[in-house]
Amino acid sequence: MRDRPSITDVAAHAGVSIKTVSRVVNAEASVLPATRARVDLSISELGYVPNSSARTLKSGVGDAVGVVIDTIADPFFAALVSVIETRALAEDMGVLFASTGFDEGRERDQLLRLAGQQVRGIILAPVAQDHGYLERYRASTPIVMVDRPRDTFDSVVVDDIRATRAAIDQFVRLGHTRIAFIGFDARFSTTTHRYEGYRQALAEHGIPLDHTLAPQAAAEVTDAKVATLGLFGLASPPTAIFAANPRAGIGVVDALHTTGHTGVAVISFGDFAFASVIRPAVSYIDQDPFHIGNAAIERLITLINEPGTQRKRIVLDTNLVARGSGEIRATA
Amino acid sequence: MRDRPSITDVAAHAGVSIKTVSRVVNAEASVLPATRARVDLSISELGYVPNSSARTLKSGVGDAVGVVIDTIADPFFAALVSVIETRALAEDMGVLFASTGFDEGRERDQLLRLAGQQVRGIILAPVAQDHGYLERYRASTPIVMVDRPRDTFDSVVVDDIRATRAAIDQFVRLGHTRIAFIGFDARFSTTTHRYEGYRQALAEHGIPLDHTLAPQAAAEVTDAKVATLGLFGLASPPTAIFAANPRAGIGVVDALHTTGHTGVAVISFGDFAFASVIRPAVSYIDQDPFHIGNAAIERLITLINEPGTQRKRIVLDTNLVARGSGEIRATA
DNA sequence: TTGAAAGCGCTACCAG
DNA sequence: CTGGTAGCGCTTTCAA
Repeated sequence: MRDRPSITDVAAHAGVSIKTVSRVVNAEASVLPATRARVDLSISELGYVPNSSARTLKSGVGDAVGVVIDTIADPFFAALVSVIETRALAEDMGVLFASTGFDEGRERDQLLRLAGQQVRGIILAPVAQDHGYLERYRASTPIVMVDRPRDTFDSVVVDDIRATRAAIDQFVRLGHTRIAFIGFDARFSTTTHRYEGYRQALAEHGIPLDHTLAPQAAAEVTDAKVATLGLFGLASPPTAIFAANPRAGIGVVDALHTTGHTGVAVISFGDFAFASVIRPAVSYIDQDPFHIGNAAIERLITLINEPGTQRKRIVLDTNLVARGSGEIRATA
Repeated sequence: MRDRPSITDVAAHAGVSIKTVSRVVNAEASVLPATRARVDLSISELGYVPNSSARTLKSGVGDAVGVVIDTIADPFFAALVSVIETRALAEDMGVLFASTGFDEGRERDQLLRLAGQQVRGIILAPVAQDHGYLERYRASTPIVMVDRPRDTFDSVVVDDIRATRAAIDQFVRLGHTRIAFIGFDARFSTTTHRYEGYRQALAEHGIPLDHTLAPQAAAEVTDAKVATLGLFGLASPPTAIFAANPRAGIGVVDALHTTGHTGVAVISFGDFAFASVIRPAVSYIDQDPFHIGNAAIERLITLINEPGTQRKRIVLDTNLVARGSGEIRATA
């Protein structure tokens, strides 16, 4: 016997044909209980594990789903991958994980590699706008976009504009007029949509847009911190800050605590570790990765099992979770 | 042409044999530049992507590494997977990700599934003590244990006992004698080792062990918080707390801030989000997941490329990072 | 430098 | 209920 036993070894050991072993392994009917028992015994004695490459090659369908995201170091995506894996496992599929690092070329390489690995489907947090090169594979490999929608694909997203408007509305209701927006990053439609929500809400309330309150390129922790610190050098600093993503939220709160400006109202888009511990606890827009991940993998499984299903954009609801920091009234 | 072009389609399109296409795809020498160019053109025109199943089946070696961890929702493991993926990609390998959920049965299923998927090697944060069932696969699929060592396998770990002793030593040097240990979990050798370091350090300094200061089963955020709160119901509460993992650290700090005991000294094993933002910032033992992940994937690649390499346990250094909370003197 | 043919382990098809 | 055989797409061996 070779390194790893093959179906042939098992068949020889059990004294049956390979086809019978195949039937047992795939739990097909029409195998005598006695035969089945004998085969099962041989399988466990030899430690046989089916060769997934051979199976995939022959059948044309793989046994894994691909998940392509910005970076797994982001807790949002970590949670997303976690639920996807759990659900995939229940369908007897593994997870091939790949990150884009926000790079379109790398995104492309990763997607094509996954296609070559015959994944059953792909969940993608897209970077590029256009994925025309995937057209050839879509028929056999359904794709669900998460976090950022793409028109010609199924997607699972939250309504960024609406959620942000609700947050800004709350600030205005509490008397704030100097409201900052931290975390803008032109590369992502999520933050541009959130900025659009910010803009709309201000316009609706007749508050003029002040560009000094919405610094660019502040989507990462350190940038957001620096940007926030900069706000307090302004002639009239903000009394409320909207953080457009959790990393920006961390930077904003860090800056406020470092400088003692803990009376400034804060709402963060997305929860982050410790947001509930700090005082005041940080209010946030609940963009639950478990919820999103679940919807995405369910959708993908549907597309796998029922090809040709009508394309769909799934928009999940968000709540504004009050924990203190977002409920601070304007003072002056 | 079928759904996806195969090497045969490319060969026909370019007017060469499949072997020549294979040579081009695998960047083998001895192909005329003109021939190579023609084949490359056909490949891009047809959108050919090599079928990884066929390649794996024929060659017997896969094109992915497996990573098996407790849960990707743990930021430590998320960072670990992140570096592993980056390095694997440089070797033209993908990452098959699987979680154990701390369950031995699931660990086993996942490992056998990965074996069936012909991964080139596996990085595993082990749950079970014994992995005898893997013996058959070890020859062809090297395995590197991370975080928790296993004697018969290569492993990459930190010296838990020594690192913890250093932390407790610092507490004693600052005058503390009532030192609590939060985050014990008998299931993991890491926390039992850390507890052992705690025990040793106290013994060395002649401080009697007080079991009420080391509550059991407090390795998760909420448990740790509850356990910490419980400490302040004691006749003589602790003046210093050692948190045995980052999640315990979050729970401890949450409890201290909730109750206003911010004068209690704290050192956490492992950094966590916001540990630097809270006041006082939390001192921690630097168990850098990037460092560990790097060492693990480098080791795995060595084992893949040079089978039969002598088994090795790699112990990484840790630093005690002073940020304030660990440097608080005993008051009474 | 290029090609023809065998065969990896498995499943699908068709017989018995 | 069970078995033989073809062939998935590719790499490997041997020839030309």
